[in-house]
Order: sequence, then C-alpha cells, then structure tokens
Amino acid sequence: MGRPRTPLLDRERITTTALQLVDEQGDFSVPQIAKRLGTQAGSLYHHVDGRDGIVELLRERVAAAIDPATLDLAPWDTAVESWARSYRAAFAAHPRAIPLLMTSPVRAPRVLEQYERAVTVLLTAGFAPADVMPLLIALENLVLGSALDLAAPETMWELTDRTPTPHLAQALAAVGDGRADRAFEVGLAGLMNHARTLLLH
Amino acid sequence: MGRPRTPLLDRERITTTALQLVDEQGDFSVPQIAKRLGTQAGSLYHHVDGRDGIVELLRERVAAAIDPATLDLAPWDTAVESWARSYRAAFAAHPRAIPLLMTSPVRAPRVLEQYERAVTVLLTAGFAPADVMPLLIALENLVLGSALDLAAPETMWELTDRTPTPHLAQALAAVGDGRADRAFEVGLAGLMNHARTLLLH
DNA sequence: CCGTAAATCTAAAGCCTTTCGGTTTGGGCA
DNA sequence: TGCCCAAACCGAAAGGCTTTAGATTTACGG
Repeated sequence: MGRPRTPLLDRERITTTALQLVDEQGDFSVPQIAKRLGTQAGSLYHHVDGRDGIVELLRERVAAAIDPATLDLAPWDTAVESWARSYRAAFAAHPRAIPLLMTSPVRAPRVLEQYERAVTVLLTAGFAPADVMPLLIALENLVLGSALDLAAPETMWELTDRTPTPHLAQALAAVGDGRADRAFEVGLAGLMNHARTLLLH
Repeated sequence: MGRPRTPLLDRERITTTALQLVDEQGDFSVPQIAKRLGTQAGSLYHHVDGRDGIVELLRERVAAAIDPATLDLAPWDTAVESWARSYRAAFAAHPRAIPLLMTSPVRAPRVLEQYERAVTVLLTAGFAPADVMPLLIALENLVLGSALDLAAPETMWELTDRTPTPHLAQALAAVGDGRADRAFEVGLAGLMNHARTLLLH
C-alpha cells in the first residue's frame, strides 16, 4: 500500500468520473467514484472538499461550456440573450446534473464571476439595481427548467392506470421533439421584451 | 412492546411531522420522524410506502392548499391565472419542500388530477395538444422558481470574500421584499400574453 | 371465546459520508 | 548523497441513512 508511484487521483479525474455517474444514474456517491478509479473512498478527501466539493466541481465543469464572450456582445440585450442560449446548451448536455446543482448554493468562484459579469452588463445598461436580480433569476429558472425538460420529460409525471388522466396522457404524447426548444424561445422572447420595457422606465 | 393500546402512528401525523422537519431543516429522515413521534424507524413502514411515499404525502399535503375551484372559472385565461396564483401561494407556504418535490416524479393521484383538469381546460379552450404541455411546464417553472425565491434568496448564492462580486452583492442588496412578487407577476403576464397569441393560431 | 389482522419493537443488512492513523513514496535541502 | 517532511494511498471505524424480517402484543370480528 502506501503512496503509489503514479497518482491514481486528481480533481480532474474525480470530476470526470462523477459527471459520468451523474449522466448514467442521475446521482453519484464517493465510494462509486473510488471504485471506478481503483481506490478507496477515503482517499478522495485528500483532493476534494467532501461530497459538496465534488458538486461544486461538477458545477464548474458544466458551466465551463458557457461561452464567456457572449457577455461582451452589444447591445446588452444581444449579450444577455446569447448568454442565456449558451447557458442552456451547457446544461442541456448534462440534464441529470441539474437537480443536483439546484439544491446547493453556488460557491464555485468561476460561476460566481459569470453572474457578476451578467449583473454588471445589466447595471451598465441602465437597469435599476432592484430590477436586476428578478430578471436574472427568471432567466435562470427559464434556462434550467427548459434544459431539464429537454431531456427528462418522462421523469416528471408517473402516469399509472390507477389514476385516469386521459387528457394529460394525450398532451404528453402530442408534444414532439422541438417542444422544449419552442417553449424556451417563447419564454426568452417574453422575458427580453419585458426587460426592454423596464429599461424605458 | 407489541401493539400499543392507542396507535402512535398514522399517515396524518407522519406527514405533519415530516413537513415540520422540512420547514425547519429543509429535509427529513425516517428516524427523525420516528424519534419525534416516540417510535422506531421501522414502524413507519406499516403506514407509508417508504421514504418516497412520505415525499408523495408531502406533495399532497402542500398541494391540498391549491384552490380547485379556480379551474372552474371562465374564461380559460382567468382560470389558469387564478390557478397559478393559488398554486404559488400553496408552495410559498413551504418553500423548503420545493427542492424535495422537484427531484421525484409526481405520483400522487390528487396532484395528477389537478394537472389533468388544467390540461382539460386548455384543450377545451382550443389549444393544440402539442402546445399544452410546454405552457403548463413553463407555468410550473415560473410558479416553483418564484416560490422558492420568495423565501430562500440567501441559499442560492454563497458570497465569500475570496471571490469579489461587488455588483452581484449590490444587486442582491437592492432587491426589496416585493421583488419576488413583481417578478412573478411579470412572468405570468408575459406567459399569458403568449398563450393568448398561440390561441389565435 | 378464539383466531386473525394490526401495530409496534428489535435486529440486521447494506448503503452512505467523513475522519483518523498507519504506510509508502517523492522531492527539496543540506 | 542522505534526510526529512509532505503527499497519496490503505484499512478501519464511527455514525448516519433506508429497508426488510421476525417476534410480540393488542384489537376486533365471527
């Protein structure tokens, strides 16, 4: 035993394995990661700040796919809209991670920086400080909700024969592939319209 | 030991205790409920279908505060809008339960019935079957997101001094009490406007 | 009055997260 | 070169969780 000649663990490999598990199962555990990497559960604690630390690493990994350049675009509404699309695409690539990330506070510095920049864009565009967070929160709800819906529609309603729900079943069956995209585009357009209205005071 | 002279447990008391724990801690466990009711963890399984069953009981309990009469109103947009408001008020009373309910599929019959009725209202109003679920899902995201935001703003971003986020801190500080309400009203109005547009084909 | 069903306890299996001490290796410094 | 500390792993354990199974006592219907 003792220290191995070539390290078995590092934050990159831990994050990658955790994300694999989340994509497959919708969740992960420390012993599961350790088993896939050929180590013991306790060894992970030399590289990572507990289970919550791994969740934050997942948040950073997923959010790394958000294009930071979108927030540099002009005018401000183009920037925010592009950012929202990139945001959504990043999380749509790993939809099963969303519940995991929604239930814990955002600690990851790189993600906080993104929010800081988004707030800055809105403030310099002229929005009242009190209006900024409601807009961002609404945007976040739209993005995450529609990303979750994009790849996990069957996990939300479990229809059984014990409770007859013919119209609900019909509506669920009638929605095609592009439905989540249309819902997102619609919601985004509505939100941006409202935001522009706010700016006119 | 053996069977007690007066029962210690029933679904009502289990649900009430679980909801108390969720309101206090944001989560619950079977042994915690058992301890508060003066019993052992295993005893709960004679009344309840495991932990997931308790979550469904919580969903029913919280959703029971939704006024079913709202969906009988006319015209359809008044019905849906009133339903959304009642929906939001019900969940705003127990915001810490929302993450718990969002991560598991809806099985509770009484809740499925509510969705069935909402779908029926939209279908009879003339909406295309493929348009119904996107609208309902968007409404649900708006309702739950804003209910969560209503009473738990500090749990979403954990600002530390290690990562300077002055504008984010400013925007968070600037939002007053009514912000979640305004964001909700705005999102709801936008959504209803879009829905009316859809109906005109 | 008797037997069956109900409600509880005890015990246990098998997960999980986290901590602690022991052991070996790597790298910096004299 | 030799030494020492820090890094990286293992093994074990504590304490929590969910769930099941069997034993025990009580309530109730016939």
